[in-house]
Amino acid sequence: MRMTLNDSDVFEISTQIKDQELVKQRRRQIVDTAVKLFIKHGYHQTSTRLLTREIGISTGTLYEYISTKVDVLYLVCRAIYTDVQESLENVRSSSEDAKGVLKEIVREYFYVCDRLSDHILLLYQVTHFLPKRFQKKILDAELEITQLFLDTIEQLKAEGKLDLDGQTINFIGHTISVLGHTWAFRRWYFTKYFTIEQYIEKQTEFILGFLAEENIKPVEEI
Amino acid sequence: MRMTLNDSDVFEISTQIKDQELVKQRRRQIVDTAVKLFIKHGYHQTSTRLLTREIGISTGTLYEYISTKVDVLYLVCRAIYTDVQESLENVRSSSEDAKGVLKEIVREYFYVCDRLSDHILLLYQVTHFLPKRFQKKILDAELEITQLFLDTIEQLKAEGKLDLDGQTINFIGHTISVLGHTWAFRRWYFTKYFTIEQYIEKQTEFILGFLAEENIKPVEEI
Amino acid sequence: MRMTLNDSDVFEISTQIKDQELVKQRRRQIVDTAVKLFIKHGYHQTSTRLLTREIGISTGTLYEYISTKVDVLYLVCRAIYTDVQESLENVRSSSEDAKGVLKEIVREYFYVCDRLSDHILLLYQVTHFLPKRFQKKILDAELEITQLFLDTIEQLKAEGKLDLDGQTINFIGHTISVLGHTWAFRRWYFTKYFTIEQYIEKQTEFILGFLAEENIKPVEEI
Amino acid sequence: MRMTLNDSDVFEISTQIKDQELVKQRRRQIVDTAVKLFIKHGYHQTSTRLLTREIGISTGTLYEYISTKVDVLYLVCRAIYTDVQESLENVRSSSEDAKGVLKEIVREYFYVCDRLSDHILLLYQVTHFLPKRFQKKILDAELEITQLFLDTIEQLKAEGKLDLDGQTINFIGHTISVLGHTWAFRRWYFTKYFTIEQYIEKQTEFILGFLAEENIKPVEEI
DNA sequence: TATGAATGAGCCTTCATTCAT
DNA sequence: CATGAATGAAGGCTCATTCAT
Repeated sequence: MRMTLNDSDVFEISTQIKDQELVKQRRRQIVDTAVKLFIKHGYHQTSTRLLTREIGISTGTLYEYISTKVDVLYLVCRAIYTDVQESLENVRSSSEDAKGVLKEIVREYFYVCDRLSDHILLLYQVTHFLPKRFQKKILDAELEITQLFLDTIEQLKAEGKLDLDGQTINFIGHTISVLGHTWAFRRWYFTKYFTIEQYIEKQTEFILGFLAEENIKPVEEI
Repeated sequence: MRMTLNDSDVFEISTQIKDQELVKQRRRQIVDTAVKLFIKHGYHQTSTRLLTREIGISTGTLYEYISTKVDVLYLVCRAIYTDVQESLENVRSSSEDAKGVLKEIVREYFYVCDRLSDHILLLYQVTHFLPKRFQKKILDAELEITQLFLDTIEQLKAEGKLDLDGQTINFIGHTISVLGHTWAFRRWYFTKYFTIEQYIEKQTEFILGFLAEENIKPVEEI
Repeated sequence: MRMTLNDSDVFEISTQIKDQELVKQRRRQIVDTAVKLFIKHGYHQTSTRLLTREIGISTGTLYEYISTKVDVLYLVCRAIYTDVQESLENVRSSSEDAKGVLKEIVREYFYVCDRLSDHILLLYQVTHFLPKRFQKKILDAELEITQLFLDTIEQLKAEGKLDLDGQTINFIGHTISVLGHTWAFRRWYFTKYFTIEQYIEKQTEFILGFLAEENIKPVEEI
Repeated sequence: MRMTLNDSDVFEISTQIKDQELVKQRRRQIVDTAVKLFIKHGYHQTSTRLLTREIGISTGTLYEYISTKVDVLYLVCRAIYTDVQESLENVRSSSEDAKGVLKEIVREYFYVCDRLSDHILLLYQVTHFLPKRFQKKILDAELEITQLFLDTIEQLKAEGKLDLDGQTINFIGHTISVLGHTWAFRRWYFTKYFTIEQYIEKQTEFILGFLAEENIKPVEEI
């Protein structure tokens, strides 16, 4: 799978190489292979030797584009979030009805979580290996995703279709986030009873039901 | 924190020591220290040297009670699940009203998830380091917990207070499980807006609301 | 196989135990098991734990009867030589004809080498693990066996039936010794073409032929 | 002593290093030092640390050229046999008379056994530490040497100068092999009475005497 | 830029031996 | 006499990282 690298990554990890285009290309190679291997063997079990062999570059070359093995891990984690974010960005404008937007964005999010199940599990396994500085960046990315849900709900509220306090909005936003991951966590079980579409259906009911219940008055409108 | 070891562990991991009581006591020492260190540094970053030094035993002694470092990891994971299970076992009989039981068990579960937040995160990080044989055991423990929720909901159904299909019951059971973990995942965020009690309140509304909505007729009864 | 321990061993290896009969009995247990295990796994691969477990005694008990693992090795090596020697001692007097004695003793020696093939290979593998002091003892035992051949040949000479110089007698004595071991070394090959009896036949021809050739005059007498 | 490595070794033991010439050179260093240390201290008593220190390389470097400590042992054993074989190969064509060839080859063989006395003793001590796969290779090498003697004797037979059955030819071939080792086994004793030349003389008589005796008719020709 | 040989700290584990009971 | 839990030095091996070419 080809991961996306956004430009900011290029500046966060230092390199000796001048040619920025080359840096991007090489790092994409590195990340694509690393994602595959980290998912398969785990971060610690993937030696730099295995990584470089699989990429088809020499040890020296690897270290021209990163300066530490955790840099690779950061690049990987970052790329996963970027993938999720990019998928969601396209969605936002496609509907005009706020409720529709929420449904669509949730739907798309759950689809991404399905497509990137292994990647999400990886994130839960490895994020804590990152140095604090990187962990923070990753957290920010996670928050940005949650923020999409929050923004959408806020908009519903602004449109007068919902009347939830900020606390509850935050609650629901984060819960949606993790409910996406839940499919990844329980894939082995859920797939026995649900298709991803059915799961999305159920979870959407779940979430919208809550919004409706919480928000007594405008319940019919939803 | 003093972890609980159930007897079955004594038989799953072989030991050279004959005195079973001693085995239990030593393994508790090992697990208690290991939990602490694994949470703090991670599994791979915790060397057996550090572990034994912290426990206050020699390397040789450690290996009298286990035969591989992953044995310690298994013992740790197992102990965490045992702790969760024990907390929940007490709850089950304390209420007669099925809905009340569900609320209570969910409440207790969420409390445990709060108390064992770090432990739950640890589980997500390390379970995949275990050999398949142990992973299966751990999965079983996870399923047993989910089963508690399923059983309670089934009982509600048996009492005619709910009318959900098996698919949905499974869905809700697993979702509750992960919703408990969600507090651990988002602690850093949630604690800014919620106490654990408030979180429990919200999630209970969320869950019960869904049950009510799904189950059109007997909605009033709930 | 029950190995023989001669009394001198009791004094060469010190022990805290007073009851000499017990010492002998225990050491026989130890040696019998050790021989078996050393042959099967080698000396270094046989841990004291495996040894004691197999004997059915505790670690502590083992160390009451020896003071170092090499003591066991010495006991084992010594016992093997004692076995060979005892087998040969019976033979010596059974014939009156010197040539017949030589043939008989060689025959018996080759039989022992067959019976103790694995033990002889073991000797070649482990003797050098012994401390110098013990190595010397073992060498002496080896020499004692060779001496039996030398003595017999010397007697043939004394009887005027052979006329060999001391150098040659020594040569032939040592050669006979190793020719016995040769069966152990090449068992895997020889057994495809020979029974042990046929091998003995051939080697006896070989040896006697040499004696005859060397010793021109009395050739007919032999 | 500089041991010879034949090319086939390069392929039997895997390495991370790409430069084949370097592999050969380094492995020669490793083997030369290992032979010395294994003879002096034994295989198990020679730690990889001691080995690398003595070679003058780091632990890591050692493991770039082999993948297990037994690989070193195999390389050592193999090199010893290669040395013996190379010495014998030069001899074969140097004489036209079959009997002369046999004498020469035996002579050369005994010389090699003298030169490599310690190495031969080492072989008897350590071969059984090798994994089965390697043991087989080593056995093959041993057989190839024995085969040289067999071939030569067969040729004598083909030339009508001897009339021995295959069983006997095999017997004599293997016996010659071990008779070479015998000098190594009994060096400590033989050197008191013989020079290596005298030993060769005696053993040659011994062997040729047997051939003559066995092979009644053409006895005069030999 | 790219290569790949070299490094060595550090890891997990074993095992002969001791000693309190 | 016998037991067996405890010890800790030492061993084989890995792997992220460096640097000369």
